[in-house]
Amino acid sequence: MTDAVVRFAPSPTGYLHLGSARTGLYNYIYARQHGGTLILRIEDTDPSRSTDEAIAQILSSLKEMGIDWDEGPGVPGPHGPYRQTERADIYREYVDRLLASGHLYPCFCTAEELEAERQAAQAEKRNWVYSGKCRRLGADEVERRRAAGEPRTLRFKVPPGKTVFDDMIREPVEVDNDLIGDFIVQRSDGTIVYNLAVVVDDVTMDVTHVIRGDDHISNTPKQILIYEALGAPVPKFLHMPLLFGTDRKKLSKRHGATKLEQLTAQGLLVEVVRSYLCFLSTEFDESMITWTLEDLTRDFDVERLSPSPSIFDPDKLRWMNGRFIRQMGDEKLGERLVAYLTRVGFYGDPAAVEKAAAEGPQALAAAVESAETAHQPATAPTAEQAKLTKVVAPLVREKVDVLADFIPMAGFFFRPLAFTDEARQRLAGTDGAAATLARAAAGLRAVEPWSVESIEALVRGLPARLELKPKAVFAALRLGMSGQSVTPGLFESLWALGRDEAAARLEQAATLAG
RNA sequence: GCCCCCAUCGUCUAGCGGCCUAGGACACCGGCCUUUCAAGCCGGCAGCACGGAUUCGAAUUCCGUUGGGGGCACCA
Repeated sequence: MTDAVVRFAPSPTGYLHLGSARTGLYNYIYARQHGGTLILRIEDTDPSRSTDEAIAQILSSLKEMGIDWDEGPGVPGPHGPYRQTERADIYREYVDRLLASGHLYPCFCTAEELEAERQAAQAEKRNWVYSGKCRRLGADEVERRRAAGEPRTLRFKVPPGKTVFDDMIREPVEVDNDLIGDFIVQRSDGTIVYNLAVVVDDVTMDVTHVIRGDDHISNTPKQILIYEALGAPVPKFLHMPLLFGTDRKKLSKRHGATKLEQLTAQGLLVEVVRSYLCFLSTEFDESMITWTLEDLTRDFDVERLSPSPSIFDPDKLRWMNGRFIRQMGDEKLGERLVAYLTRVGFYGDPAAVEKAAAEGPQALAAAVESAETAHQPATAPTAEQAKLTKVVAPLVREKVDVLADFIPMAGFFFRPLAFTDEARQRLAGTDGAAATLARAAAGLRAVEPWSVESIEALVRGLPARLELKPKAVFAALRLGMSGQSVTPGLFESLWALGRDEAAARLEQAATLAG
């Protein structure tokens, strides 16, 4: 099959929600896998809730994930335009067609009347469907009320019977048409209602496969009825499970992150988020963590998605990210760290960002987000900072899950030595700290060559010489070098600091300990 | 209230009538390794929502129930 046409149709009422991102991804994968076409359509029929800024944001999120489209904003094609607000003429034409074929009828019921009907149904604990009152209006009465200028909507005549449709990952769904009730397709102000707009769009865009969230399942019968009224072929449907938080509620801000940018601000890598989103609701093994977009389009089968809800598990994402980082090359990791640290403002004020990061990646991401919405430019690293980051990168690879973990772990490389009260106490409580620090500093000043190996030899010889336990020596040096008790490897860290800096720090700490 | 979807460890899942005293992964717990913290390796805890039915045999099929979710708009 080479003629699959799929579409991704976000509504630009805000940023791209992770759930939508996933829908976009699956559409992309499906299109690429089947040599088909991906159309990006903007569902902005509600202009009051849609903004150009939101559109721009959504496009940029998609691009960040590597998703591109064959037709849509910025990519003209035979099925344009791609914003619903620009398609009013097309809708009008189809409304006329349906009107002419007798599938639509005018309804003069007011919102108040309908509300009253609804209330009555509610009171009797009946399911409410529109009574079809106006469907039975005589032609002359319709003409009279129309001439009198009464506002009217257009309703779709739902035929009797059942509507059945298949789903690529679910059991077939069957709905009794009586339960649907004649629904409005055109508002009294002449604008078109969603269900009609989608179908007209999908029909005119030759869409063959509709991949969307399962919250659309209950709309589907209505839409199928419209396809049938239009005499258009019904596409295949795939309703994917919704993305939930750990409390089994739709993923929302309470769960921490709802958009890609928040995740990346925490130091998650886009490609890992992408894999996670894909493999959630499927079985995967570790080797798939590093799958590229190309791998996904070749080997990922959208149809093996499980239909049950997907719960977003931040722990698993972190773990995947850690695995990914561990297999990255030095250079790659260094580059990603530089880019990330730049974004979070680390190079402008390391100490401040370190402080923010101390509360965890989420808090840091929140700070980053507010800085970004305020359009504060990030400070680029100096050549020295960039170089240092790349030198330190390999030292932290085994110890970080997300890039943000770099900051509390290795921030000390980038600013003057500082001690918290706790660190001071710890240093004071370490046996022979002053002697260890002084001795090590002197040793470092003289050791040749300046290499990890010779530093290791020097340090390892210290416990015997000072008649101290190895643990005490290591603890004193670690603390003296960084002010922290958790750091990357000691020898490597001393080496990365450089001879003068390392020795100077230990000397400074020695006076403190003494 | 009505309609629809979903249902295996806390979470993501394997399983598609016998290979299941239900397998893997995250998380959690313990051990090993070790200069800290991790990583890595090894081990452990933990599940077929419930009740009927079909069958020689059911996690797997059918029917109920329960639970969770979604929808019932002149929202998308």
